[in-house]
Amino acid sequence: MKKTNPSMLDVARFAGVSIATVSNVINRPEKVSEATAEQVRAAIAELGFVRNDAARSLATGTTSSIGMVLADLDNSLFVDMAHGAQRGVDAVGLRLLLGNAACDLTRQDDYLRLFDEARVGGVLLSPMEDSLAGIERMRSHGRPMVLLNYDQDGIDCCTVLVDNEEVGYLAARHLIETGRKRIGFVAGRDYYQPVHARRVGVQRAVREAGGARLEEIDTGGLDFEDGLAVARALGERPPGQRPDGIVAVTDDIANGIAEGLHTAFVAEVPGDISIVGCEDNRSARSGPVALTAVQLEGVRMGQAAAELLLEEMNAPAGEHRHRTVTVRPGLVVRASTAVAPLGV
Amino acid sequence: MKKTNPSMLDVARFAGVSIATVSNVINRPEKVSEATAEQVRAAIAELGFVRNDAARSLATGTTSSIGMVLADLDNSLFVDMAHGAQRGVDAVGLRLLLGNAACDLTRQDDYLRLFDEARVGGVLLSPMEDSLAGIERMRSHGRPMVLLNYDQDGIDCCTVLVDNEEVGYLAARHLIETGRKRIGFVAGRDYYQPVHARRVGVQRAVREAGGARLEEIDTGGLDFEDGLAVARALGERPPGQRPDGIVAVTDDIANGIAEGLHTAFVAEVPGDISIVGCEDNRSARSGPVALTAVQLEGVRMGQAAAELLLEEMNAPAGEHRHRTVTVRPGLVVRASTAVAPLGV
DNA sequence: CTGAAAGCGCTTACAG
DNA sequence: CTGAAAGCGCTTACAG
Repeated sequence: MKKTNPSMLDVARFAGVSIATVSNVINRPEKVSEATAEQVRAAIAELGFVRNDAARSLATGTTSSIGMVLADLDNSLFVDMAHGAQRGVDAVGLRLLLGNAACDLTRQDDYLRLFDEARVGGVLLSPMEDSLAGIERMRSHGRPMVLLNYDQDGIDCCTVLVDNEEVGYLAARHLIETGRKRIGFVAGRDYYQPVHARRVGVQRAVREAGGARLEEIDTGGLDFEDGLAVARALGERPPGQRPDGIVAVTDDIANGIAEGLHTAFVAEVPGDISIVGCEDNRSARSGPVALTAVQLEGVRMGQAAAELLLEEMNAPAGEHRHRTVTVRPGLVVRASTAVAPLGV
Repeated sequence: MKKTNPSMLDVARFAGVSIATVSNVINRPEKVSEATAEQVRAAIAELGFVRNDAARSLATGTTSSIGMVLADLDNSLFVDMAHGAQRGVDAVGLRLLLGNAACDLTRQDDYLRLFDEARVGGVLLSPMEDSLAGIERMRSHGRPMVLLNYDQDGIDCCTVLVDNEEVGYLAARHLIETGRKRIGFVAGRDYYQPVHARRVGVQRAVREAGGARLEEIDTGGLDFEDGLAVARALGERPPGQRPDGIVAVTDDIANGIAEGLHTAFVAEVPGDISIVGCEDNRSARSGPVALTAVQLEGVRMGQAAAELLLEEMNAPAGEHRHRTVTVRPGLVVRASTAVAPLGV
C-alpha cells in the first residue's frame, strides 16, 4: 500500500519529544542526551522515517548534490568524465546526479533547468553544439557551473579542455617516429572546433619532421561508414599513391578505414598502413585490429572539472575568478600501428 | 558574483501583484488576465527568477523526477537501460535522474537513500549482488520501485528480467545449426544466477539437438584474461580434442578466447572454432573478430521497467499488483561464427 | 481576475 | 539537555 511517509512530527510524538529534538538527533547528536537519542532512533526505525530533503533544503538553503549533464553516454568519453567527477565530489561528501542529454539539445536544457530549480550546489556540463543560450541562462542565475570540452570565446565559466592540437600532434608524430612518410589526415569539415585543432596539430607535426608529406582527406561525417568510404577510395589508388600512415579524427573513422582496407584486401594494417584514432573511445564501433589512439583522459577531465566547481562553490562571493584547465592527452599504442617495413 | 536567487515574492513586488498571482501565471496561466501575466513574465525575465523546486515539492507533495541507480555505466547494458527508461519516462513528461553505483554497494545505497529523501516519484534499480537490505528498506518506505535484472526469490517488487536460459539456448543452438558438434560452454562458477541459467539453456540446446556433445569449461572469473587462459589451455590439446563451437558466458571471455587463439595461432575463428558471447556488450574489451552474441535488449528492458514503474506510481493505493516482465533476448550474428567447414 | 493566509516538513537561534 | 516558534519559498482553496 502506498502510505504517505511519516514526518518528523510523527517521530517526535511517537518518541514523546519535540520536533527540534528529533532534528537534533539527526543533525547534531552531540546536543542530545544518549537516552533521548536512543528513544528517537527507535521511533525513526519503527516508523521508517526518511528525512524530507525538500524541506531540509528549503530550511537550510543548501543541497548536497551537484548535477552533471552529459552530452552522450553512448560515448565512453562522457562515462569517463562522470567517473572522474564522481571521484572529485565524493572526496567532499557530495552526491553526483547525472542527466544524459543523449545528443538532444532540448533534453540538455531540460536537465539544466531541472538542476537550476533544484538549487543544486553546482553543475558540470559537457555541452553539445549551440549550447550558448542555455549556458548563459545558468550563468545569469549565478549558479556555479563548469564546462567540459567546450572551447568557445566569450564563455564566462571555468572550463576543462583537452589540448586538441596536441591530440593531432601526438598522433601524427607517432606515425612519423615509426617511419611513416606519407601521412594522411582523415576528417570531416572543420565545423567542430576539435576537428580543426587536431588538424593544426597534425600539420605542425609533419612540418616539424621534415621528411614526411601530408595529405588531408575530407569525409562528409565522423562515423564508421565515412571510414569505409575512405578505404574504398584508397583502394582505387595505386599502392604507392596511398598514405602509409593515417590519423583519423575519430576512432569510428579509424576503425571504418581499417575494416574497409581489410575486407577488400586493399592493404594490411599496420603493415602497409598504420592507423591512429583521436579519442580512444571504448564505445566506438570496433574494427579488425585494436586501435592505437590518443586518449582524451576523460577521467582526469571530470575530476578537474569537479575540483574547479568546488572551488567556485566555496569561494566567498565575488572572489572567484574563472580558470581554464587543459588536460594533456596521451598516446595508447595498440595493434593498428607499427614500425614501417624497411625499404618501402 | 554569487547572488541569492530571487523568490516569488521579489517577482510579485517587482510586478506589483501578489505572490499568488505569480504562482498562477506560472502554473495556471488561464486564470490570469493577459495584461497582468505579461507584467509578471517581464518581472520574471528581468529578475532571472527560477522556481525553487524544493518549495514547490514541499507544497505539492510531488516531484517530477524519477531516479535510476545503475550498477555500472562502464557496461553498455546499463547505458542501454538508461536509454530505454528515458524513453519510457519522457512519454509522460517526467525527468530521469541517474546515479552510477560504479560497482560499489555503498554508493548504490547512498543513491537509494538520496532518491528516497528527495521523494522522487519512483526509482529504477539494477541491483548489484547483495542488494536485498537496500531494496527492502526502500520497499518498506512505500516508494514505488522496479528492479532490473535481479532474479531473486522473495523480492516484493515489479521486475524486468532477461530470460537467461534462453540466452544460453540461443547461443548454443546457433552453433549447432551452423554445424558445430563439439560445443564448449565457458563460464565462471554459477555464483551469479545468470551464469547458471545460461548454462541450463546451453545444456537444453545440446540435448535437444542430438548429434552434438557438450563440454563445460570452468574459468575463475568472467573477464578477458579468463578467456585468454582458456585459449592457452585449448592450445595444449590436440585439435580434434577441442570444441568447434564455444558459448562464452560473457563477451569479455569470448573476446579473450578469440584473442588467445589468434595470437598463439592455435586455431582460426570462426573457421576451426566458432565463438558466441552472451551479452552483446559494446563496452567489452574487443577481440580480433567481431563477436556474434546474444543481445540482452537493455533498451527494451529499461523501457519496460519505466512502464511498470509508471503503472505502480499511478495505481490507486492498495490496487497495485507486482508483475515480472521477461524480455526475450535475440541473436546478433557477426564474424566470430560461421558454418562449419565440410568434413570436419 | 486578484489577494490574504494557511500549510507543506524541516532547521535554527533563543529561552528555559 | 529540551521545546516553542519563526521562517525557508512555494501552492492552493477561499473570499472578494
